[in-house]
Amino acid sequence: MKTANGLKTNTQRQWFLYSSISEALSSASSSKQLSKVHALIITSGLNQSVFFSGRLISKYAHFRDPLSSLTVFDQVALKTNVYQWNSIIRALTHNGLFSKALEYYTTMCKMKVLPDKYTFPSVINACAGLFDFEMSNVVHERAFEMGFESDLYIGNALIDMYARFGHLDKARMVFDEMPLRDVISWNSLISGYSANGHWEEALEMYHRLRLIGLVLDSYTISSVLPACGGLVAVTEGQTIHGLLEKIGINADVIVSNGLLSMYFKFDRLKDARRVFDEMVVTDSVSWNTVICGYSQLELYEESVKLFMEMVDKFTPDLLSLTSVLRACGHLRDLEFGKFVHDYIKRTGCVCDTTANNILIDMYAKCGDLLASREVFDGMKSCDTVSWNSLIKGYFKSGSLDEGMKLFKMMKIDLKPDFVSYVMLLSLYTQLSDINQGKVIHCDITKLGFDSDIVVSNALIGMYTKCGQVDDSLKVFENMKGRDVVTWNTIIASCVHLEDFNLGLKMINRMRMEGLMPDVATLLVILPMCSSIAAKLQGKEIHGSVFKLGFEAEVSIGNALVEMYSKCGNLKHSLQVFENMKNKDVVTWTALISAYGMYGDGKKALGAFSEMEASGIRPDHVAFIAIIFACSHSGLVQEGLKYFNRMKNDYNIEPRIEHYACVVDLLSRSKRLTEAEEFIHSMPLKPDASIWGALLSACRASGDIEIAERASKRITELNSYDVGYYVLVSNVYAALGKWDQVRMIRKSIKTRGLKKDPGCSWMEIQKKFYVFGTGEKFFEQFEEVNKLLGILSDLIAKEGYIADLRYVLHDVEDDEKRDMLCGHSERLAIAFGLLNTKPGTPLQVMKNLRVCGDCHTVTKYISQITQREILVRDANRFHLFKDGNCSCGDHW
DNA sequence: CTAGGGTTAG
Repeated sequence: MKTANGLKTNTQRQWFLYSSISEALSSASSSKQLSKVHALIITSGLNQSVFFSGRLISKYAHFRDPLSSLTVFDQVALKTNVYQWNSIIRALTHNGLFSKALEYYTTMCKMKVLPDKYTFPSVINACAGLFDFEMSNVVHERAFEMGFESDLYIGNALIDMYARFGHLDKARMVFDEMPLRDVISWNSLISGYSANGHWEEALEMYHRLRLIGLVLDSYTISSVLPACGGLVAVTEGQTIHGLLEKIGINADVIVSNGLLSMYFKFDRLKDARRVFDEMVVTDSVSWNTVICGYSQLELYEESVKLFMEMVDKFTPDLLSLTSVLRACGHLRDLEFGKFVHDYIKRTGCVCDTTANNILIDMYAKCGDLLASREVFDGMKSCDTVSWNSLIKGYFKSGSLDEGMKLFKMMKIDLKPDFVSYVMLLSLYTQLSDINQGKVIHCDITKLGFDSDIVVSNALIGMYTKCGQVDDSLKVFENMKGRDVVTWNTIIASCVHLEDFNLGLKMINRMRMEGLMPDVATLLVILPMCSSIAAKLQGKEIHGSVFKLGFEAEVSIGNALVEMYSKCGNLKHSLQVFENMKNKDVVTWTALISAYGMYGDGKKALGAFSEMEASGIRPDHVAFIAIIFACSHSGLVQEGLKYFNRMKNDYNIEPRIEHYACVVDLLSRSKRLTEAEEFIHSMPLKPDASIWGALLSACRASGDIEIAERASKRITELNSYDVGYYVLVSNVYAALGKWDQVRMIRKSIKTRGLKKDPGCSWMEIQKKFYVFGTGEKFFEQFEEVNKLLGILSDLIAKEGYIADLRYVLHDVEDDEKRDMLCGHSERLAIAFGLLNTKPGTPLQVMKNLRVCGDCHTVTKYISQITQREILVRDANRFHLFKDGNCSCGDHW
């Protein structure tokens, strides 16, 4: 400029000024620099220039300074130029000031400035941002009237707007009618479908786009990845992942974030982790996605660890904070949860409804309901999730009344949703409250929530738990769609009903409907095999565990250990145990129980010590198992030692089950007086299980006085468990007190209870044979009866005398002898002897305890037939061999 | 491109 002065004409000088200002405008890289240029424009008297003011407005908008944009616009006197209007409307829209943008558009129209094709995209964006349907219609019509219906940019904006409104049909219509489309048109539609959960359509459009051969960009990919995730389209997702390398957009943060999210939706931790580790640049979204993903996979500790790592690099935002809060809830880490909450408050971060809901849930899960309530009460607007979370918290902490009170309050504020009802059903399931459950079922039907799968699943579960399996089946059959949980629940119902045939049928139906069993399915089926000792089915399921890839699941391993041991195959059980890489307290408990059932108390004790040495803390179930094992091996001192250890070493308060185990331990070893003293010294009120344990032992040892006292106590307790009445009745029968027997039978009837009929069963060459007590209608009945007669004579010669106390009916002694011969386990054993080759070991299962007389008889039979006979009764295994039993008479 | 409450199993 120095040298130019004087040499140039005015016009030349003017041109020079224009071009240098123009250049300065272009190169300004901040709002501050821009305001300097702005000042220069004003001093040069060029602020009315249409050319500069428009560019200033846009440039200010670019630097997120819409106020300066407005200042420039307001200083422009000449407001008839559409370029100025377009600039300001675009500037406002760009900065999210949508209503202001629409205001300016309206003013523009009032001032009779005719919009052009550049006006509409911004105005449409503003309508989209405001969700202003009315205005959107007006604007769309106007653009159409002005003949812009085939404009690419307007079309793209319209697609985007309708997609945001969720009006995918309209978006699709605009798209279909466009004569010319670019990749943005496709992206807008695909992302619209994706964002609204129309995943199939999103993928379909993506495929069409691929066919056309238009070049994709990172936006296309980040729109289609959620669709793959949503559909769990693993192969598709991997193909797209592979494609990224080829088209060279694999380094894009947004794309990588999409991949991360997708792999987490596939539950593919390894793939997600690989994407994350290979990312050169990460942003807070990447970290949030990973933290959240770990949380969803229930890897909460990892999730918190990642959060800690993230904090070094990025300031955590609301999403990171809530993700880690969620983990705190699951980890029951109240302290850290509080710390994060404090951090949120300290940094002035404003929680939205979702974040507050997570806080409510976190505090509720940690049992701090006061804090939950405080968050709830401080919320400006609550939704159903807020209410549900709080109510669930009260239910879980046992404050049922408070929870119900809140539920009633909730109904005044807003409508409970299906989750609220699922929660109520779950509550009544736990309480086994069929009456309240039925009331809720009525409400559910009225409100139409019964069409929801989850609700139906909860209903099935509720009816099953309350023993109304018929109603479970009714709900089940009426369902239109069923998911894995439905099948798991209904199979569990069959197990509950002990209708194993129906259970197996259901498993087949599940297969027919094409549903793959999940871990929970196997966790339902395996115990079913355990309880009926279905060795072969159990083995088959063990095979499918590998096929389904569940072999690393600890819970599956635990169920297998139990299955093999309960099916009489201790060897396989131990094998599974040894092969398990990860063992938890349940695994060890299964092993201890297995040894206990086989009467190997020493090995059970060894296993318990090994468990402790491996650093696993026994829980109350482990103590039940070890005391049970001691009891069944006559290890009284050891049993008592462990009973004391649970409180002293592990601070576990003994429950009624533990006291029952100790009573069993003492009385099984004929220390009845001690057992009775123990009952009187216990801090809990003895229930039927306690007196029952004492009474069963009295029956075996014949202590009349204690038996009568225990019987009286049980009768007083008015238990609804039929087993105890039967026990009492059996004791009176053994004593010959038939009047009492009749009285007990009557009270069983008046209570509407039904006696569990005794039965035994065995598997011979893949077929199950079931024998009821005194049953006469089975094949080979004559032969079985004849064999039992021969055996009776043979064992009598060996010194056997029938123990008639085990006959529960008031009949003549001869008839009593016959009745003993009709005991189901004897029928099964005789049947087994007849139908297997000499020397073959027999295995018999029985649903109740083996009676004393059968126990003696089986010992004799094992000797004279030279057979190993393995009998599983309700409690344990008895291995009869050469006239002895493995239980050492501690049964 | 990232977030919340619910059902089965133990």
